Amino acid sequence: MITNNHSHHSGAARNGPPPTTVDTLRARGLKLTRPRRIILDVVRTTDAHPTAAFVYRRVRRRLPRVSLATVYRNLRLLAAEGLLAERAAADGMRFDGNTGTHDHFTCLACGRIYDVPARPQTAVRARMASSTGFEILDYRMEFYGRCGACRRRRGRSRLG
Amino acid sequence: MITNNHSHHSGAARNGPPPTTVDTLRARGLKLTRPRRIILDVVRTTDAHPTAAFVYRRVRRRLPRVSLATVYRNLRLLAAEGLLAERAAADGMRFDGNTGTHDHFTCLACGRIYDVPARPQTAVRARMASSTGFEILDYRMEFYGRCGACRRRRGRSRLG
DNA sequence: ATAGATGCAAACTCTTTGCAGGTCG
DNA sequence: CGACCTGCAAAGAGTTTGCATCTAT
Repeated sequence: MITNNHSHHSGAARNGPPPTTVDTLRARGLKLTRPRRIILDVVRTTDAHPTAAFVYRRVRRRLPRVSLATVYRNLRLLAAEGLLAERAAADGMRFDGNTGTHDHFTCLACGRIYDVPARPQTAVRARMASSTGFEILDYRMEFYGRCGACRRRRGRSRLG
Repeated sequence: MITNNHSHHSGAARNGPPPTTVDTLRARGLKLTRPRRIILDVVRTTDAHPTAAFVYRRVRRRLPRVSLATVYRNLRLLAAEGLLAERAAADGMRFDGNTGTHDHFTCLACGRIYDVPARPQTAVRARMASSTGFEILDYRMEFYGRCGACRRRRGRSRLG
């Protein structure tokens, strides 16, 4: 479900493998340090759009001396390099190892954000662009409601 | 573009006007004080999904002694009463006087969020619900890109 | 060797809260 | 009058930054 390479429509990959994570970083003079690699790995192997605090806790299991500042710095850097996506939520920024196009479902009871497969909406996009004068670079659907787990233990949700 | 009444599908409005803002508040033992009325008015007459700080500045023009705490308290309270909508953004919470269903366009260069008319996607919604087991309470499309103004003064945007 | 990265602690921004006094109905 | 609300100041939560030290290449 999670890809290891992010070619970013590089010109031609006729020969040899597509650029790896290391290549992407090296090309900009950035190093793939131990903390950085583990942080990226944690985000990519977590499904629930983790917060920085969550990533910190998980990384510390493998690298006990890591600092929260390093986690923040790397999450921001990796997002800037396009290796992961970031997104604002009520309780802070959340990160996503899935950089492909996809929609979201946010559970209003537990706050979890789920990925759902995206449906291309080319027509919608074109109509939007021409009627507003906006340059549309990306789009997605956002669903809000209650996930299966929260529906079962109904009663103690934030919802009326 | 902005409605003054928010009836919230009340049973029957056969006779007499639909509940006003004052009614909605009174029904819960809440008062419509001067700060509260002005805060609501500012959000409703602003198009750009203002932050709390923006609302504070605007309210202070009409009520110089108002405190930021009062602005925050009221924004939260009014959102809880359904009189306005709130939404997380990278620079903090943003508020919206338009509580009806509508889509959003976020300008990645200036951070402004624009409302765009919503398109009902009943089929999409039903399919989502049945294939995931999620209870869908609301949904919208989120577009990202550059607004007209930012396209013109190109170069100093946050975008590559 | 050296540009870049890390850990630590302090600083910053946004938001919430305790409390004494003021206000709406 | 009494419940609700306000201003002020202090506290909280999440995130960023300065700096000396360390490390990947």
